Amino acid sequence: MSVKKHLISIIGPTAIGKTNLAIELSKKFHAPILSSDSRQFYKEMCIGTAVPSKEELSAAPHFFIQHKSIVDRYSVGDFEREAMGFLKSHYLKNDVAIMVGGSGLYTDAVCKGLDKFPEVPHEIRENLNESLVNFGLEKLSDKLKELDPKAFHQIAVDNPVRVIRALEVCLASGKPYSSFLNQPKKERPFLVHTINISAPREALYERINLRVDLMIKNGLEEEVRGLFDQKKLNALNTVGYKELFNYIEGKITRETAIEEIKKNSRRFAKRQLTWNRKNTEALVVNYENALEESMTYLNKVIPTPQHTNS
RNA sequence: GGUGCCUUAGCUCAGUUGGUAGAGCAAUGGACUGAAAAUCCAUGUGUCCCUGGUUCGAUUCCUGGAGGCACCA
Repeated sequence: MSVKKHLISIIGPTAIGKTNLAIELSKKFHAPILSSDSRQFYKEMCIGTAVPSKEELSAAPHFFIQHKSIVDRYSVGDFEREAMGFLKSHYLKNDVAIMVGGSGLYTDAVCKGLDKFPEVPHEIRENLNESLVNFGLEKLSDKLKELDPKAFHQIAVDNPVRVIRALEVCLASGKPYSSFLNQPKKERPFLVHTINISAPREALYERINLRVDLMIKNGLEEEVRGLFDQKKLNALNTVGYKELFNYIEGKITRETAIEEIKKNSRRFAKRQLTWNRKNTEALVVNYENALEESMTYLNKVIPTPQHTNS
């Protein structure tokens, strides 16, 4: 009989306390923590992405944190492959792992799997981005209508990123983008137990504001100044960085930049909430009582005695 | 205390020659398959400060009051 493997997936909006819960659960289950946070991958970004502190990192084994550089090209597909590789070897000797992160797409990539897409040479996307600037979105969506009418009707054609993605797959593969979707569902060799941390909107926004003030106090501006020359990189198109770039360029005041960071963090949190709301299988726990509520649930679904002490 | 101006959406304000109102920002809902902290879509009923009057009808005009601002004492 095969022993069941478990992945505890912690989700929730930014600043709600995911890192803390992950570390507590890591201690209980002696399980490693995988980050599924699309900005904490980058070693150059620390303060603005709220990576776990030195103390937090040493309190539990962390993976997929600051293992990439902002100059690397890193995609959800890469992450899915790497994370699955990690889990495969981890589960050889262990039963439980923890994943935590604010990027819903990245979390889902591991929990559910993405369809397999062909590799797209980077020049194709560069060319499409140039076309967008030179000829406008309408030209591109016309092209998509021609190459993949199905995708044209399915995706939001007023969203340049979605249109370009669909087009680049068409151009690279010679087949419609939509033909790669809805492949047979991937089997995962583990059970996923999702915990969704939740808080009243007001409390969440209060926490966001406090965190932003703390980041500023901890020297976010210096970190951003050090990255100014690389501000064109995708990884730096990030809340906390883009606003301070504008301040450094003299477009807005420092005070305005800080307000903008708070506002954009709120909007980001809202998008996360929208994404997470779709996950109806998740256990929703209150942010003030997250560990207790999680353990009550996890003790039922993860029956092994592996976590008896400490 | 006197005079003048102001009071309309969470905020800043516009407007209705009298027929119960609309912008910007904020906010809210949604989408999302290798850019995802990205990108994109949608959403505006609010005692028009209170009171009485004129009027078929007042947020709009008039009386009185309250609060704010400015100037004069």
